[in-house]
Amino acid sequence: MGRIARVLVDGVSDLVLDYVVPEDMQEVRPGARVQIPLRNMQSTATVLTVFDDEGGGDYQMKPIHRLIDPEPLISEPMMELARWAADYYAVPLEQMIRCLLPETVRQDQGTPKTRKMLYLEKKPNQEDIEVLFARAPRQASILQSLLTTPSGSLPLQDLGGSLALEPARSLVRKGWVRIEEETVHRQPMVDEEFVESKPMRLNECQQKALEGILVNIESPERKPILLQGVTGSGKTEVYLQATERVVKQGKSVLILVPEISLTPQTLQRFKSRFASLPGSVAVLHSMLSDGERFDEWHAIRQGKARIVVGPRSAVFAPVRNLGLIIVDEEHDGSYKQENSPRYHGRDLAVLRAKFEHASVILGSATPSMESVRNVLVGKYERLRLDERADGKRLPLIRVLDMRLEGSRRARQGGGVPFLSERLRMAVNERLERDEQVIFLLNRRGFACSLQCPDCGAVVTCPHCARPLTYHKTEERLICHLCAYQAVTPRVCPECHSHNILFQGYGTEKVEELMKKVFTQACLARIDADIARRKNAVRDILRQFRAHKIDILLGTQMIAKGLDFPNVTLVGVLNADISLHIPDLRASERTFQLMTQVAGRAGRGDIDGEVIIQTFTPQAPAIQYARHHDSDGFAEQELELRQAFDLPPYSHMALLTIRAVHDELASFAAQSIYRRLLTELPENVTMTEPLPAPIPKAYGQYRYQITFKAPQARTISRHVRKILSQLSLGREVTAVLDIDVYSFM
DNA sequence: AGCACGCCGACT
DNA sequence: GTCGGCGTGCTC
Repeated sequence: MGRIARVLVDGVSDLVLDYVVPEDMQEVRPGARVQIPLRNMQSTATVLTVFDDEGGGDYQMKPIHRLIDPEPLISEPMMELARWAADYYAVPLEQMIRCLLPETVRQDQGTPKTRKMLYLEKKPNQEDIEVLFARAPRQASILQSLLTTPSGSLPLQDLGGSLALEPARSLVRKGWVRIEEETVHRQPMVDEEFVESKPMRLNECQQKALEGILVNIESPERKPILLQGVTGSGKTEVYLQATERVVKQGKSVLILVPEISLTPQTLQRFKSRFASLPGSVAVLHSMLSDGERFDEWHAIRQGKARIVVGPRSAVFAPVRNLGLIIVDEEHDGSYKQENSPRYHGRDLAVLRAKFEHASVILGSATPSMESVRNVLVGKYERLRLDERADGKRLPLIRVLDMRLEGSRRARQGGGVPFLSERLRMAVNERLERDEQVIFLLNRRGFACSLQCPDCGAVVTCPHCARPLTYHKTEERLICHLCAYQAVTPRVCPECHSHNILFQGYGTEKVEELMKKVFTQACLARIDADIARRKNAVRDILRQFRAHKIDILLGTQMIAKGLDFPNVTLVGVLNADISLHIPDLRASERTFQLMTQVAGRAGRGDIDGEVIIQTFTPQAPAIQYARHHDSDGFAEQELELRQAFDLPPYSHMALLTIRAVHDELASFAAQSIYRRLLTELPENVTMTEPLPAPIPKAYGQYRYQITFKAPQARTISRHVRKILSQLSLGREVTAVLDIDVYSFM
């Protein structure tokens, strides 16, 4: 009786196959890389599990050809983490393995990356193309594309990737084109500019916190630490000094940050502080090219980089000899991955620390309800930084009741609709003193739809049936869900009225109006649109720091972690929007956003001021934020959550069932629901299948079933079982989101 | 009927 | 990733 290895084959998505482990290769372990025969060729693969041959296999198993590296590429604790996450989040193990070993890493170290290039061999005339078009339209369009390029060559990728391969081969057979493999050159590392950062003297609070962390690092009993420090309390400095200690002990440190493009400062502070230490800082983020990612990954694995900074996916970085994990802004929603596997970076960080016997610090000014509860039940230890560093004071927060403002404006008739007289004056005052201002437009996206005033019609996306958003710069209507674009109509498509106009407002429109109000000031905008352009956010922030910009207007993006000493006023234009979305965390998110953005004010020598404009000044999220009272907010919010048995007092999961045809999606959702009714244990509750808040997206109709249970695993185990038993067919997709964060 | 095309599933 | 089976629709 022999041993069998179940492997994940490279390149092909989700191909899991079994191979015999040869007698002389018994050192094959999970996480190891192997070469295996596949059809008539050789391929590489990663071992998922190794088990005894029970016999009874109805096919002839081939043996593993070769063990690529005697040491598994994935360490045992990381395999353990992958197995845990696969079970908890109800995904196949191979999906987690794919997170641990990115595509670029799985390619053999020495092999340079190549791509297939198409070259025009023989120039076709228009008639040739037309003849071809009748028989093989795709071939014709490839030829057409090649004709329109000056060089007569194109990478196959640009012609539709693998979809274009077969038509291209046909063209080769006919002698029109030739295909050549070409080496892709690795992009050089971008030189980042460092903001200088010397070790700073810690104040009493910081010193105590650091000591608490050091005790934790030394002790065999390591509880995760919640480092709760008000905005501007110098958490980063504490991280830096803790990191320094751990690195000096010869261990490595992993620092997780929310969306890396938005926190360049944290990153730079780490880079500049440790530039001279042996074992440099590795940075992982989504903007890395394949080559850069490959280099960083191997530098980390080989222990050349002992400090690693990255977003949630960096929790899987192959860090050796891990001593400490830091999760900065642990409450941040970007730690939850919104596509499969839908893991939570913070939760996996806590788990990884446990498996690797490392310490873990979760830092935040506004901790998540989950973490606060973990402190209260004794699972986490809490360290506090209740004062700002250097004796700076927290900003004074004023709440402005916009209901009164509305009636005042009605009497006076006019003015900018989202700018109170009070805020306008406060801004002018600051500008006169040569200080800087941040405006928060608390709106996800920048909904500015096109509606006809005569018939009420709203121009919607044909794929998602949601209003399209007008983008002034492109002069186009764009769907924020599927990126569909349309030309802006001049007349109403329904009633042909010429009165069609723009409804609502977004950052773009606010920017335009603000520029008219504050003519003497230089105003810049940061939102998701701007962030799409590489380096745009960094450049704007750099200009803001250099005071070439006076007013920074942005969405929640600008609320996080920015440290600009000359910003003395923060204006929240409309605090209500995030408060009134139907989500269990709406209040928590609003509180966090208000507190975070308020924390941008008064970080220098001048006291800061914050003005929050709202139609619901009595809301707890706003009132507790006004008093900088995180504990008070948590207390009342947890009370509410407990009363309604909501997370963190229970676990919630969301099953989304999608299909191109509405009836099919609805039918599948109903059958899943009926099966679950009889199968689910009593302590799991679920909703009936309902159309999703966005009922149609990416051309698919969506239904949702929401679950609630004391343990998340109860949900994942049962739902996964039912889904594997019911054959839903290829047309239907069902996705389970455990510990769901976004219910859209 | 013959054939090229391109879709789709299998690969242990 | 690559191969081969097979349905489709055009051409002879």
